[in-house]
Amino acid sequence: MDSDAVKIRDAIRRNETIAIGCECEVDYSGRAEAHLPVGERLIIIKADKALLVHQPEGNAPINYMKPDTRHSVKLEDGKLLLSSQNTALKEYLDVKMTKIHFVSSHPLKDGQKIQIIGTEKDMSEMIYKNPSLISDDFRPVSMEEQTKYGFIDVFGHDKNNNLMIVECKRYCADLSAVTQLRRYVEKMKEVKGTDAIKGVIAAPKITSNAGQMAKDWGFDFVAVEPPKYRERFNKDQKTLGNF
Amino acid sequence: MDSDAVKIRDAIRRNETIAIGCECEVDYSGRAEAHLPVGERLIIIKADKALLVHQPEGNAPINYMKPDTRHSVKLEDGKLLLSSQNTALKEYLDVKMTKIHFVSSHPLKDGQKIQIIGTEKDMSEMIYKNPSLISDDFRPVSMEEQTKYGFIDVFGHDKNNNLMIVECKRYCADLSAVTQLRRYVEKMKEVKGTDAIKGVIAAPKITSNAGQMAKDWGFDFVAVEPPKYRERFNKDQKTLGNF
DNA sequence: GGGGAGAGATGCCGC
DNA sequence: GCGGCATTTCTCCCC
Repeated sequence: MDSDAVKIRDAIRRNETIAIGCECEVDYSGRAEAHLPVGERLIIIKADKALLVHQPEGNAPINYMKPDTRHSVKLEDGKLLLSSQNTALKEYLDVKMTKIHFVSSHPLKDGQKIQIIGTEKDMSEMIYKNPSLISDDFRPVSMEEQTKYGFIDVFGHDKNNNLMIVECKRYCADLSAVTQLRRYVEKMKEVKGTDAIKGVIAAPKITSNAGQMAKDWGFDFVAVEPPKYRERFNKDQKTLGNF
Repeated sequence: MDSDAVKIRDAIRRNETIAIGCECEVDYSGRAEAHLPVGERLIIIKADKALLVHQPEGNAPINYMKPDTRHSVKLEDGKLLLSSQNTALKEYLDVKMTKIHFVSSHPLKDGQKIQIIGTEKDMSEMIYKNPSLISDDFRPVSMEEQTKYGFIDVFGHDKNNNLMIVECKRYCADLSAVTQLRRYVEKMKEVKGTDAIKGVIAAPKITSNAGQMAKDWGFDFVAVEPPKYRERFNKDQKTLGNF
């Protein structure tokens, strides 16, 4: 464990990315206070000094520290104590390791950005280019527009020049989606001095309560799927591939 | 790389937790479509068959698969191809590794739950027990109550028997916090058939726009900090800082 | 840096 | 499983 301490300390100094398999106990103090009793976990320290504590199950880290945290390593009573401090954020985390299974590290470099298709923005774009997805007479004017009343996904009007505000959700629309739309519509009515403004929720589906609330407020719900360009894995649905 | 493939395959079969430092390229298809060009990353496969792809910088994983995913490993053109499929969720992910820096694994076990203090629920509890934090005449009746109008943090009345609904936020209250409160108050007014219902936002602070909206809707904002019982840890660190 | 909103959000709890 | 909602949310974008 002595040599592990040296190894970890050196790897931190060289800004390597480190993976430690160990038995440990974790204490956190910062935005909240947390204690995690002894168990076996994977500790990760990244090149940017972010720290993650992962249990052997589950998606999300159980404990973590943000980038630019200062880490120090020392031995105490035959245990390896990793002490992490982010004084700027007033966050502190201690990992007390009672057994170490492996310590691996390497100077990783990666400047690549991920490319994602099928976001809400892609959905807005699809609707903007194919307004009939909303209704036969929808005439879009702008999309993803930051107005002072809010961030409106797709904005336009119908053939009678009634304004239309479309709020997109890539998954099931919920109550907050409807209240969000309501906020835009209300503000717009106030600013334009008219009640002739139509609110539309565009999403694959909507929760029952949200659907009721939308109806109560005179909003339309239109079933729209988010676009997917690269269906190379799932070849069943090629209908949207035209976009 | 041949032995790496064997090592990874065996570790997966034995439900070990695996950390791989490598250069790779990643493709994902499922709820969206994503491509991540070649770069150096840390790949993690957990005991429950969750998969994480971490870049050397940043807090969150850049790609991932949920637990209960099926992973297969094979060699192709001198590259190690990790192919992950979650057919139940219709999600698919490919990692094409072009260099391998390290492969570590161990059968980790951990059944511990984290204990957290300072959540919104703790905040509700604190207010319930110390109603003067809201106002001198606040009389709480229930907390964390699931009503059909919504999930009300703290519910009660004042000395004049006007109903009061308190919505807590651990951080800065934003527009959606106010619309959430508004939804409860509106529904409650409708059900009780009275306008004598007071809405209160309890949070450390509130955004300027949310503050204005709260004022417009006749809601009060009360500055309340979430509770933290374990300040000992903080003090320890403070002491260390003197060195 | 604050504010607003999305996310392949995740995770928890209650019905 | 759906629904509602918090999260040590994180992240990005815009002002």
